[in-house]
Amino acid sequence: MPELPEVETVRLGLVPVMEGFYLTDVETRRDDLRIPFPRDFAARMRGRKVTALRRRAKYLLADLDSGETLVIHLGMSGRMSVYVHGKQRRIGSYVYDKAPEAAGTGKHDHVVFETDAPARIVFNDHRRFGLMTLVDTKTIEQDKLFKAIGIEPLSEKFNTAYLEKALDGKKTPIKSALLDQRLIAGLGNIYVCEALFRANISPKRLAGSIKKDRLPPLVAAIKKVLKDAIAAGATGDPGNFQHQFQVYGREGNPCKAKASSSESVGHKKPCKGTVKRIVQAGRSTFYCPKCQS
DNA sequence: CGAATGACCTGTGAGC
DNA sequence: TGCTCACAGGTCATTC
Repeated sequence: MPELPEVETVRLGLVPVMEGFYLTDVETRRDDLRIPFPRDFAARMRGRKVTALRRRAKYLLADLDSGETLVIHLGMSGRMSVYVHGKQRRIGSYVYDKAPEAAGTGKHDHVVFETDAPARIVFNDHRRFGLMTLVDTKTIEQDKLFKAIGIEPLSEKFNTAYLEKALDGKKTPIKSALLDQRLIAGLGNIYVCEALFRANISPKRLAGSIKKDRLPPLVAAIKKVLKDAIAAGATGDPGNFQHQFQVYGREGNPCKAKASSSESVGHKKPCKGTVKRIVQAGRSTFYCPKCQS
Protein backbone atom coordinates (compact mmCIF):
# COMPACT_ATOMS: atom_id res chain seq x y z
CA MET A 1 0.00 0.00 0.00
CA PRO A 2 2.24 2.81 1.06
CA GLU A 3 4.57 4.60 -1.28
CA LEU A 4 5.28 8.32 -1.08
CA PRO A 5 1.76 9.50 -2.04
CA GLU A 6 0.10 7.10 0.40
CA VAL A 7 2.37 8.14 3.25
CA GLU A 8 1.81 11.80 2.44
CA THR A 9 -1.94 11.20 2.42
CA VAL A 10 -1.73 9.49 5.82
CA ARG A 11 0.30 12.42 7.11
CA LEU A 12 -2.27 14.95 5.92
CA GLY A 13 -5.00 12.98 7.65
CA LEU A 14 -3.07 12.80 10.92
CA VAL A 15 -2.04 16.45 11.11
CA PRO A 16 -5.43 17.68 12.44
CA VAL A 17 -5.38 15.18 15.33
CA MET A 18 -1.67 15.06 16.11
CA GLU A 19 0.19 18.24 15.27
CA GLY A 20 0.14 20.59 18.24
CA PHE A 21 -1.59 17.99 20.44
CA TYR A 22 -0.38 15.95 23.38
CA LEU A 23 -0.01 12.18 23.39
CA THR A 24 -2.08 11.63 26.51
CA ASP A 25 -1.47 7.88 26.33
CA VAL A 26 0.47 5.40 24.21
CA GLU A 27 0.13 1.63 24.38
CA THR A 28 1.91 -1.16 22.57
CA ARG A 29 0.23 -4.52 22.14
CA ARG A 30 3.41 -6.48 21.41
CA ASP A 31 7.17 -6.06 21.78
CA ASP A 32 8.16 -5.56 18.18
CA LEU A 33 7.17 -4.91 14.61
CA ARG A 34 9.83 -5.55 11.97
CA ILE A 35 12.35 -4.54 14.63
CA PRO A 36 11.92 -4.41 18.42
CA PHE A 37 10.56 -1.24 19.96
CA PRO A 38 13.28 0.75 21.73
CA ARG A 39 13.57 0.70 25.52
CA ASP A 40 10.68 2.44 27.31
CA PHE A 41 9.14 3.20 23.93
CA ALA A 42 5.62 4.08 25.09
CA ALA A 43 6.77 5.80 28.28
CA ARG A 44 9.07 8.13 26.37
CA MET A 45 6.08 9.41 24.37
CA ARG A 46 3.44 9.68 27.08
CA GLY A 47 2.59 13.26 27.92
CA ARG A 48 4.67 14.66 25.08
CA LYS A 49 3.44 17.20 22.59
CA VAL A 50 3.74 16.56 18.86
CA THR A 51 5.33 19.73 17.57
CA ALA A 52 5.39 18.74 13.89
CA LEU A 53 4.34 15.87 11.68
CA ARG A 54 6.67 15.46 8.74
CA ARG A 55 7.48 12.94 6.02
CA ARG A 56 10.84 11.77 4.71
CA ALA A 57 10.83 9.16 1.93
CA LYS A 58 8.17 6.64 3.06
CA TYR A 59 8.65 7.47 6.74
CA LEU A 60 6.29 9.51 8.90
CA LEU A 61 8.11 11.64 11.47
CA ALA A 62 6.40 13.00 14.58
CA ASP A 63 8.66 15.48 16.34
CA LEU A 64 8.07 15.52 20.10
CA ASP A 65 8.74 18.32 22.57
CA SER A 66 11.20 15.99 24.30
CA GLY A 67 13.74 16.35 21.50
CA GLU A 68 12.97 12.92 20.12
CA THR A 69 11.17 12.04 16.90
CA LEU A 70 8.77 9.15 16.55
CA VAL A 71 9.63 7.38 13.30
CA ILE A 72 6.87 5.36 11.65
CA HIS A 73 7.14 3.15 8.58
CA LEU A 74 4.00 1.48 7.30
CA GLY A 75 5.78 -1.37 5.54
CA MET A 76 3.45 -3.16 3.11
CA SER A 77 0.27 -3.34 5.13
CA GLY A 78 0.52 -0.71 7.87
CA ARG A 79 -2.44 1.63 8.50
CA MET A 80 -3.16 4.51 10.82
CA SER A 81 -6.84 4.65 11.73
CA VAL A 82 -8.19 7.79 13.37
CA TYR A 83 -11.22 7.79 15.66
CA VAL A 84 -12.45 10.90 17.41
CA HIS A 85 -13.96 10.93 20.88
CA GLY A 86 -17.25 12.59 21.78
CA LYS A 87 -19.84 13.94 19.38
CA GLN A 88 -17.53 15.87 17.18
CA ARG A 89 -16.35 14.03 14.11
CA ARG A 90 -15.02 16.87 12.04
CA ILE A 91 -11.63 18.31 12.86
CA GLY A 92 -10.31 20.90 10.45
CA SER A 93 -11.44 19.81 7.00
CA TYR A 94 -11.37 16.13 7.91
CA VAL A 95 -14.25 13.95 9.03
CA TYR A 96 -13.25 10.93 11.13
CA ASP A 97 -15.04 7.91 12.52
CA LYS A 98 -16.37 8.01 16.06
CA ALA A 99 -14.26 5.97 18.45
CA PRO A 100 -15.89 2.70 19.48
CA GLU A 101 -14.70 1.19 22.76
CA ALA A 102 -13.06 -1.65 20.86
CA ALA A 103 -10.98 0.54 18.54
CA GLY A 104 -7.40 -0.56 18.97
CA THR A 105 -8.06 -4.06 20.25
CA GLY A 106 -8.24 -5.77 16.86
CA LYS A 107 -6.06 -8.70 15.91
CA HIS A 108 -3.29 -6.71 14.25
CA ASP A 109 -3.69 -3.46 16.17
CA HIS A 110 -0.16 -3.04 17.53
CA VAL A 111 0.13 0.52 18.83
CA VAL A 112 -2.57 2.87 20.13
CA PHE A 113 -2.11 6.61 20.62
CA GLU A 114 -4.54 8.85 22.47
CA THR A 115 -4.32 12.58 21.82
CA ASP A 116 -6.16 15.50 23.36
CA ALA A 117 -7.57 16.44 19.95
CA PRO A 118 -9.33 14.33 21.29
CA ALA A 119 -8.69 11.29 19.16
CA ARG A 120 -7.49 7.71 19.21
CA ILE A 121 -5.01 6.72 16.53
CA VAL A 122 -4.52 3.01 15.92
CA PHE A 123 -1.57 1.52 14.07
CA ASN A 124 -2.58 -1.75 12.43
CA ASP A 125 -0.19 -3.90 10.40
CA HIS A 126 -1.01 -7.53 9.73
CA ARG A 127 2.22 -8.34 7.92
CA ARG A 128 4.39 -6.47 10.42
CA PHE A 129 6.82 -5.20 7.80
CA GLY A 130 6.34 -1.77 9.34
CA LEU A 131 8.43 -0.29 12.12
CA MET A 132 8.31 2.35 14.82
CA THR A 133 11.20 3.78 16.75
CA LEU A 134 12.41 6.92 18.50
CA VAL A 135 15.45 8.87 17.35
CA ASP A 136 17.11 12.11 18.35
CA THR A 137 15.46 14.89 16.31
CA LYS A 138 18.62 16.93 15.81
CA THR A 139 20.64 14.09 14.33
CA ILE A 140 17.90 12.24 12.50
CA GLU A 141 19.51 12.59 9.07
CA GLN A 142 22.60 10.81 10.39
CA ASP A 143 20.55 7.98 11.81
CA LYS A 144 21.06 4.52 10.33
CA LEU A 145 17.57 4.62 8.84
CA PHE A 146 18.09 7.89 6.99
CA LYS A 147 21.73 8.42 6.26
CA ALA A 148 21.66 6.57 2.94
CA ILE A 149 18.26 7.83 1.77
CA GLY A 150 18.32 9.83 -1.47
CA ILE A 151 16.64 13.12 -2.32
CA GLU A 152 12.93 13.84 -2.32
CA PRO A 153 11.51 13.55 -5.84
CA LEU A 154 9.16 16.49 -5.31
CA SER A 155 11.96 18.81 -4.26
CA GLU A 156 13.79 21.26 -6.54
CA LYS A 157 16.92 19.19 -6.13
CA PHE A 158 15.40 16.38 -8.10
CA ASN A 159 16.01 17.51 -11.66
CA THR A 160 17.53 16.28 -14.90
CA ALA A 161 21.09 17.02 -13.80
CA TYR A 162 20.64 15.02 -10.61
CA LEU A 163 19.05 12.08 -12.37
CA GLU A 164 21.73 12.00 -15.05
CA LYS A 165 24.41 11.74 -12.40
CA ALA A 166 22.46 9.21 -10.34
CA LEU A 167 21.98 6.86 -13.30
CA ASP A 168 25.43 7.36 -14.80
CA GLY A 169 27.20 4.07 -15.46
CA LYS A 170 24.46 2.00 -13.82
CA LYS A 171 24.02 -1.40 -15.43
CA THR A 172 20.84 -2.21 -13.59
CA PRO A 173 17.47 -1.78 -15.36
CA ILE A 174 15.91 1.66 -14.96
CA LYS A 175 12.98 0.05 -13.11
CA SER A 176 15.31 -1.22 -10.39
CA ALA A 177 17.31 2.01 -10.25
CA LEU A 178 14.19 4.11 -9.67
CA LEU A 179 13.16 1.78 -6.84
CA ASP A 180 16.53 2.30 -5.14
CA GLN A 181 15.81 4.52 -2.13
CA ARG A 182 19.45 5.67 -2.06
CA LEU A 183 18.90 7.48 -5.37
CA ILE A 184 15.34 8.75 -5.05
CA ALA A 185 13.32 8.62 -1.84
CA GLY A 186 9.79 7.34 -1.80
CA LEU A 187 9.13 5.75 -5.17
CA GLY A 188 7.74 2.23 -4.99
CA ASN A 189 6.64 -0.44 -7.42
CA ILE A 190 3.41 1.22 -8.55
CA TYR A 191 4.67 4.71 -9.18
CA VAL A 192 7.85 3.55 -10.91
CA CYS A 193 5.75 1.52 -13.35
CA GLU A 194 3.38 4.42 -13.91
CA ALA A 195 6.15 6.99 -14.33
CA LEU A 196 8.04 4.86 -16.88
CA PHE A 197 4.83 4.42 -18.85
CA ARG A 198 4.20 8.16 -18.87
CA ALA A 199 7.75 8.76 -20.06
CA ASN A 200 7.54 6.01 -22.74
CA ILE A 201 10.64 4.33 -21.32
CA SER A 202 11.00 0.56 -21.18
CA PRO A 203 11.54 -0.75 -17.64
CA LYS A 204 14.17 -3.12 -19.07
CA ARG A 205 16.38 -0.37 -20.45
CA LEU A 206 19.65 -0.18 -18.55
CA ALA A 207 19.76 2.89 -16.34
CA GLY A 208 23.09 4.18 -17.60
CA SER A 209 22.13 3.78 -21.24
CA ILE A 210 19.22 6.20 -21.28
CA LYS A 211 19.78 9.05 -23.71
CA LYS A 212 20.05 12.52 -22.22
CA ASP A 213 17.02 13.87 -24.05
CA ARG A 214 14.79 11.26 -22.42
CA LEU A 215 15.62 12.37 -18.90
CA PRO A 216 13.58 15.61 -18.74
CA PRO A 217 10.35 13.76 -19.62
CA LEU A 218 11.19 11.10 -17.04
CA VAL A 219 11.78 13.66 -14.30
CA ALA A 220 8.52 15.38 -15.28
CA ALA A 221 6.62 12.09 -15.31
CA ILE A 222 7.86 11.13 -11.84
CA LYS A 223 6.87 14.46 -10.33
CA LYS A 224 3.54 14.52 -12.14
CA VAL A 225 2.45 11.01 -11.20
CA LEU A 226 3.28 11.64 -7.54
CA LYS A 227 1.43 14.95 -7.52
CA ASP A 228 -1.57 13.47 -9.34
CA ALA A 229 -1.70 10.63 -6.81
CA ILE A 230 -1.48 12.94 -3.80
CA ALA A 231 -4.19 15.16 -5.30
CA ALA A 232 -6.41 12.08 -5.63
CA GLY A 233 -5.77 11.03 -2.02
CA ALA A 234 -3.44 8.28 -3.29
CA THR A 235 -4.72 4.67 -3.36
CA GLY A 236 -6.96 3.06 -0.78
CA ASP A 237 -9.31 4.61 1.73
CA PRO A 238 -9.73 8.33 1.05
CA GLY A 239 -8.17 8.06 -2.40
CA ASN A 240 -9.12 6.79 -5.81
CA PHE A 241 -5.84 6.88 -7.67
CA GLN A 242 -5.96 3.12 -8.22
CA HIS A 243 -8.57 3.84 -10.89
CA GLN A 244 -6.10 6.03 -12.73
CA PHE A 245 -3.43 3.37 -13.12
CA GLN A 246 -2.34 3.15 -16.75
CA VAL A 247 -0.34 -0.09 -16.45
CA TYR A 248 -0.03 -1.29 -12.84
CA GLY A 249 -2.11 -4.42 -12.27
CA ARG A 250 -3.44 -4.30 -15.85
CA GLU A 251 -1.68 -7.34 -17.31
CA GLY A 252 -3.40 -8.56 -20.47
CA ASN A 253 -5.52 -5.42 -20.80
CA PRO A 254 -5.27 -2.93 -23.67
CA CYS A 255 -2.78 -0.10 -23.36
CA LYS A 256 -4.54 3.13 -22.45
CA ALA A 257 -2.21 5.42 -24.36
CA LYS A 258 -4.14 7.76 -26.59
CA ALA A 259 -3.51 10.95 -28.49
CA SER A 260 -2.93 14.02 -26.28
CA SER A 261 -3.94 12.18 -23.15
CA SER A 262 -3.59 14.35 -20.07
CA GLU A 263 -1.98 11.45 -18.23
CA SER A 264 0.60 10.78 -20.89
CA VAL A 265 3.57 13.03 -21.27
CA GLY A 266 4.82 11.76 -24.60
CA HIS A 267 2.15 9.49 -26.09
CA LYS A 268 1.34 10.85 -29.51
CA LYS A 269 -0.79 8.12 -31.02
CA PRO A 270 -3.42 5.72 -29.75
CA CYS A 271 -1.79 2.37 -28.99
CA LYS A 272 -3.22 -1.05 -29.76
CA GLY A 273 -0.73 -2.80 -27.48
CA THR A 274 -1.40 -5.03 -24.49
CA VAL A 275 0.00 -4.45 -21.01
CA LYS A 276 2.58 -7.04 -20.08
CA ARG A 277 3.81 -8.24 -16.69
CA ILE A 278 7.40 -9.29 -16.16
CA VAL A 279 9.45 -9.91 -13.01
CA GLN A 280 12.48 -7.75 -12.28
CA ALA A 281 14.54 -8.17 -9.12
CA GLY A 282 11.76 -10.35 -7.78
CA ARG A 283 9.02 -7.78 -8.25
CA SER A 284 6.25 -7.41 -10.82
CA THR A 285 6.72 -4.81 -13.52
CA PHE A 286 3.83 -3.74 -15.73
CA TYR A 287 4.42 -1.96 -19.02
CA CYS A 288 3.33 -1.61 -22.61
CA PRO A 289 5.97 -3.12 -24.93
CA LYS A 290 4.51 -1.17 -27.83
CA CYS A 291 4.82 2.34 -26.50
CA GLN A 292 7.69 1.96 -24.02
CA SER A 293 11.17 1.59 -25.44
C1' DC B 1 32.22 -2.68 -5.24
C1' DG B 2 27.34 -3.26 -7.41
C1' DA B 3 23.68 -6.31 -8.35
C1' DA B 4 20.63 -10.29 -7.46
C1' DT B 5 18.29 -13.30 -4.16
C1' DG B 6 15.78 -14.73 -0.32
C1' DA B 7 13.82 -13.80 4.28
C1' DC B 8 10.75 -11.42 7.11
C1' DC B 9 4.92 -11.98 8.05
C1' DT B 10 -0.19 -12.68 7.14
C1' DG B 11 -4.02 -12.46 4.17
C1' DT B 12 -6.53 -13.07 -0.11
C1' DG B 13 -8.06 -14.83 -4.37
C1' DA B 14 -7.64 -18.26 -8.11
C1' DG B 15 -7.81 -22.91 -9.45
C1' DC B 16 -8.70 -27.60 -8.51
C1' DT C 1 -16.27 -26.41 1.17
C1' DG C 2 -11.45 -26.81 1.65
C1' DC C 3 -6.88 -27.35 0.05
C1' DT C 4 -2.65 -25.41 -2.21
C1' DC C 5 -0.25 -22.05 -4.63
C1' DA C 6 0.97 -17.50 -6.22
C1' DC C 7 1.07 -13.06 -5.02
C1' DA C 8 0.85 -8.50 -2.37
C1' DG C 9 2.36 -1.40 -2.84
C1' DG C 10 9.04 -2.60 1.42
C1' DT C 11 13.30 -3.23 3.41
C1' DC C 12 17.38 -5.75 4.89
C1' DA C 13 21.07 -9.24 5.19
C1' DT C 14 23.52 -12.35 2.53
C1' DT C 15 25.59 -14.18 -1.59
C1' DC C 16 27.66 -13.99 -6.13
